[in-house]
Amino acid sequence: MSKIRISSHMPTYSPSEIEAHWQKAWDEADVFKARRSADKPKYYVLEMFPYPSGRIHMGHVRNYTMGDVIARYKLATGHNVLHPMGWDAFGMPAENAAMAIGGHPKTWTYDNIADMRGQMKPLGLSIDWSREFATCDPEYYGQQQSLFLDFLEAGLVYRKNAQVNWDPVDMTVLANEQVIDGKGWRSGAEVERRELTQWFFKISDMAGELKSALDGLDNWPAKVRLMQENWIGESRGIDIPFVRTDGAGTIRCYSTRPDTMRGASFIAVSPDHPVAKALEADNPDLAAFIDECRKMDTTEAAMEKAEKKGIDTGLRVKHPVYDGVELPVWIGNFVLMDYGTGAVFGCPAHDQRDLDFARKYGLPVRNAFHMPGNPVEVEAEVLVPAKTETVVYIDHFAGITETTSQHGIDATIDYFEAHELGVGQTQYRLRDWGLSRQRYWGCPIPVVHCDDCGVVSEKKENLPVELPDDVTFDVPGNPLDRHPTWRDTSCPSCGKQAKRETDTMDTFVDSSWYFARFTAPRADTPTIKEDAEYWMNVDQYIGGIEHAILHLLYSRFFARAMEITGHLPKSAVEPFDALFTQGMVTHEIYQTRDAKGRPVYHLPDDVTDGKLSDGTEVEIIPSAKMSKSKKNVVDPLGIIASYGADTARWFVLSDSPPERDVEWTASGAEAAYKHLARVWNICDRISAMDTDASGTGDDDLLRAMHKTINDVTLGVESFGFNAAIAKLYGFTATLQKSKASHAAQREAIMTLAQLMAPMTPHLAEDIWAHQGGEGLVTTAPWPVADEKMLVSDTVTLPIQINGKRRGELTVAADLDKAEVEKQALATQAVQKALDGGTPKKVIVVPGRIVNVVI
RNA sequence: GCGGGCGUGAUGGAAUGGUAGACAUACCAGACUUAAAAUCUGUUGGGGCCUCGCCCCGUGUGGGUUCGAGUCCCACCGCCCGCACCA
Repeated sequence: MSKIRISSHMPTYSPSEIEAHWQKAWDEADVFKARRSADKPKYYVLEMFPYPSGRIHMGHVRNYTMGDVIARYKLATGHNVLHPMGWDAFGMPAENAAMAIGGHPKTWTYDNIADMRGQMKPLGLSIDWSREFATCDPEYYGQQQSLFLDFLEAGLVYRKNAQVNWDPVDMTVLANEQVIDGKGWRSGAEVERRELTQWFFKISDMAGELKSALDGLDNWPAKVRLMQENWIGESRGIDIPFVRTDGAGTIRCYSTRPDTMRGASFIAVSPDHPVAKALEADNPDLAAFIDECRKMDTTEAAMEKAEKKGIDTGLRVKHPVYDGVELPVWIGNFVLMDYGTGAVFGCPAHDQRDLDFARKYGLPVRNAFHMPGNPVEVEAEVLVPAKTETVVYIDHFAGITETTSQHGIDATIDYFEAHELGVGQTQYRLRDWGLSRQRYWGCPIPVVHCDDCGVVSEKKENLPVELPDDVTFDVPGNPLDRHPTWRDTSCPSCGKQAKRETDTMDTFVDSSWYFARFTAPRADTPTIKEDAEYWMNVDQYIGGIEHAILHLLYSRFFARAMEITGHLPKSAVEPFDALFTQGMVTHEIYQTRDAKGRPVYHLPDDVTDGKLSDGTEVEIIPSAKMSKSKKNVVDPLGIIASYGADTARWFVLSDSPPERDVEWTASGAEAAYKHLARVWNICDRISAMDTDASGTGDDDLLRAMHKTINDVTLGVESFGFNAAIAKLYGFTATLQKSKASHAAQREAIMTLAQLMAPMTPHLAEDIWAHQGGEGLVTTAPWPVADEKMLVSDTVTLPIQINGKRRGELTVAADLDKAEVEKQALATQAVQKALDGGTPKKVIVVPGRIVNVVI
């Protein structure tokens, strides 16, 4: 191997040698092994674990580097750090690969894990690899099955019939997100609605708790808390039974706007409502309509476009407060059976959907209120003012007149409850979590179906219920369903022939408790009390905003369910103390067009100065998330090979705030490399100095150093990595130009190495070793800024005249305000501006600024 | 439609209500070199007087609060994200 030498006496910064060497040193010293001990506080830092696609990408590099900075910083500040890594290894891609290229999902997955581990290790992450696991390890999913059985016993899981999206070609249930324009995302087949018996987690029981507990998550982004709040969707309303005129009981309607009761002109029930189902048998018109509704696409996009349709059932109900008023009962295709009571009352004057419906079917429109001073009846446009706005109620039964809608609602609920006309109720949008998937590559649901005993839990001593290896994917559907021997078993209760449940669990289940498993990854129970109590909660969780709702909500549910079943302490029901959502890594897109004008994309490696190697100019499309289809990807392995892991780590942290997207640029990466080489060269220069060498400016250098310690520490603690790096650039420039003594410069470079160590650990170790540092920089205590070195004897205050900077004044730092004012007024700039007059006011902010108002 | 966020040089971005543009990129100039690369040094928001230091303007637009606003408040414009037949 030939090396380019910059000059005869100066060796080159060679990351490939340095990085391999120090990774080996860390391994040998076993410095990242998480240990429990009483003498130190613990710190658990976790990045969302990856799906083993087989290749790491820059997004991984950024995510894990951020976590690594925190982990290494906490290690240096005297914590027992838990920083684990694992694999979210079940899921469709493995089955799809098996179908497309043959082979077995298991082989594909474990090969990918081995590849990705191999790609990740060169990053030099401070991970305790002894705790690694994959969710497809039987040891893991067996414990998950054990949890499932405990949840079942505690009433946290149940089975029910549910409408699902069924792909007739792939023969599986699809999640709503997997249905695109009414077709299966993979097969392209028309998706059918089917009623299947499915397993559900009772997450809706905890809706109120999951919502109210969001208030305590102070260290979560407000945005994520808000998204969860909206998803849970709490609304306060009332359940009103409408009495049928035919004497056959009541129809209960849920409403959040009971104050608009005066405007009620019809009630509408869902096609799946018991009332509709009862009428269906004797009324062919209704039956036809209901049938049409059932065929309707259930996807959200289709629902949005669908026309609002209805049919009059002929039934009538009494208005609960206005005697003699009767309302017709319609079936409406827009009424959802599983929200509220499956029935609503329509108030066309104050609801757009109801107005559309009323206009279409000639139903009356009546105002319940109007705006103050503007008593106009609703015609073409609905009247829906904000609940905080004051409106004038017309003929309101509770006697209210001019007030806000919010007060109108509250007063109406009180009135209804007092007169026993209805019951105030809090309703949630959150539905139970359907976890059954008709797939092979997932965690088997550990129950058995017995003709005599029904659904029977598998015995815990028989866990794990392992996936059989001898399966094929040459025909669509779930191979477990047609497996000759795996499926047939004996009933754990009566011993008779029975069949295993062939559905597997949604992969979101796997990721809903892995963080708890990391505290005791080899235990033969899901968790171990002492370990969970010691390590939980995750002190800092880091991941993408795309998991803001489902993964985090499911994990919060699981933590509560695990607490109920005795697997987690009470203190861990909110498992993530702090959450950080990092931005994406983006890159420009390079595009040309083929003969037919279709876009052709080019890899960044193939483009130099906006041209391809043959000289063709490319069109540059602004930065977007790295994606294989647009070819705007940079392979981390390539970057590590040419510049080293430290450069990749330094760059992804330096250019943008961590919560925002960072644009990968070749020039930026090169600049990062050059800077690291510069630091290395400074170290080399200092090493070459005479150890007795004296110099000038020691105090200035050391003051700058302590300032940098302070700034970088604050930066790392507040996720201000980019700002911390800017300070490190500044200090490096100061050190480079310094003429200070060898002792001062050595102290400066060693401190610089320590401050850089969380970001560029290999380079930092190398400098530390060159300067004769004791042990590893990784385990050396974090430097502490000397307060005395942070304050200088004099300060330079800007002088403003009427808020505009007009000069400056250098004074002793401890000079009192009156004297500062006196000196400021004496400056030339102020004297000139005053022109012999006197100032109206002088504001002196000590250590900050002087403002003279004229 | 509802909810939230953002808007600063050519670019990515700094700035507890207190000197706007830190740091980096890019560009330009200089040193070194036969030359280039690398390295090092320096300039760069706009305009004006050009007396070489000072003056005016400048953080999407318009208003407000304040001694002082990129930062706080109101309205508008633009972009981004989440949710949405939710009664």
